[in-house]
Amino acid sequence: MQGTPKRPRRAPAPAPEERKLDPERSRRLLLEAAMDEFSEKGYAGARVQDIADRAGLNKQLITYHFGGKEGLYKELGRQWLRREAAFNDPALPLDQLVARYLEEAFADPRGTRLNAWCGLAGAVPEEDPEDLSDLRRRQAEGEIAEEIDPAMAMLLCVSMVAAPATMPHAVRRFFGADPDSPEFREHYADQLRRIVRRLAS
Amino acid sequence: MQGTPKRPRRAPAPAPEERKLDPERSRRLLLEAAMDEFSEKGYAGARVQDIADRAGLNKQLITYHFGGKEGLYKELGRQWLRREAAFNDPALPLDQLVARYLEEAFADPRGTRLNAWCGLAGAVPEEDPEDLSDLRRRQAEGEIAEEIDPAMAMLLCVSMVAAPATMPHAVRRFFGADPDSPEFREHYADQLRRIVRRLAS
DNA sequence: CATGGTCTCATCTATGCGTTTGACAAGATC
DNA sequence: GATCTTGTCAAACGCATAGATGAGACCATG
Repeated sequence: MQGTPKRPRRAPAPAPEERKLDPERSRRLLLEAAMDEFSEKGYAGARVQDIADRAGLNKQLITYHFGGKEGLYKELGRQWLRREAAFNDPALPLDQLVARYLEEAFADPRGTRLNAWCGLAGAVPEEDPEDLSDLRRRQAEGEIAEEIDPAMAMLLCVSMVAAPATMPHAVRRFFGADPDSPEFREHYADQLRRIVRRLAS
Repeated sequence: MQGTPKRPRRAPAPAPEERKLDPERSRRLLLEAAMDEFSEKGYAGARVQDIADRAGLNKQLITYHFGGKEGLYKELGRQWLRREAAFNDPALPLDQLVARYLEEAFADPRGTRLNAWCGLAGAVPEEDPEDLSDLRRRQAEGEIAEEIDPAMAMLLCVSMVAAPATMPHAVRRFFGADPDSPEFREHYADQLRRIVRRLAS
């Protein structure tokens, strides 16, 4: 739909010295490239040819290593689940914890965006109900007001951390700033901390 | 094989009551169906055949009336812009205003979802920077704390109103409830009001 | 009954994914 | 060293599908 049907540029140079038979490296490159492509265009919009181009590899390798587009996608999902767990640091105040997640999302929004695509498409593998015990503890300790459902606090944090990556147009409209600019990021992080602090009693 | 003159079989007199030439009705049905399809699967995932099926019309009519898939999509966007403006009621307290938007989003999440698809795909037509003067007034009147950027308040409201429609998986994970159930909706509306009230000084 | 806007059917073209084929390179095995 | 196995590339093909097109039928109206 949007204008130029241009393909992503091929990965830099062939890097001749590194040019070996290295299935592990190929897998890695393909997963990286797939992350780029899928997070950018979603599953339906992604093109295996473009993924191969980004990786600088032959598209046939996608079939060879992952059994096709869908296999690659699912592998990404599996990887995401593996990495997602255990980032929470119970010792940190909630506002700082959220700020850290935000930093993460700014540094690499691909996971965030991929998740958003999945949610919209309704294609979420199946996840266990989130463990909210930590949030409940925080509530007991006064970081979250009694009147607020910890689930609501959680959703708020997740939504607001994701927003700059998933709703860049809204950011531009409301803030009149480039979502990628350092100034905006700093401002947003500061504001988000204030919001989170306001969840406290 | 030359020709049996091939008179297309006459339709077996189907439901003559509704059987008319009514371009306005066709347009309406197609736009309705397109809203369903696009909001459900996004632009790349949508299928013109499915739109036609939903509308109960011939898919060629999409080309005829709108010049194709993209034309239909853009028409939807135009319609959205037209309807979106002027829903704000300055007299209402902020929390109630947001609750009203939420009600709207619950009743028909298609606009919300369509917007989310657009944002992710980066295909946003072009929107003027939002008018935040009303929010600034609310800030001056104490509905929003001085330390909070009205743009941030706006983004929070929009995000949280949209969340149940755009992140149903997150809702299920965090709340352990069906995003479509009346119980959840009531609970969520209540919680959102509390959150918004906490933006006040 | 001639006309023009509306609609249908069959077809066309492009694209995307996957597969096949055939060649080659590097290790491993004998 | 000969041979086998695995990883990689390139080009081409098959095949389904999606979106668009063309020719003509239908219908209302003047």
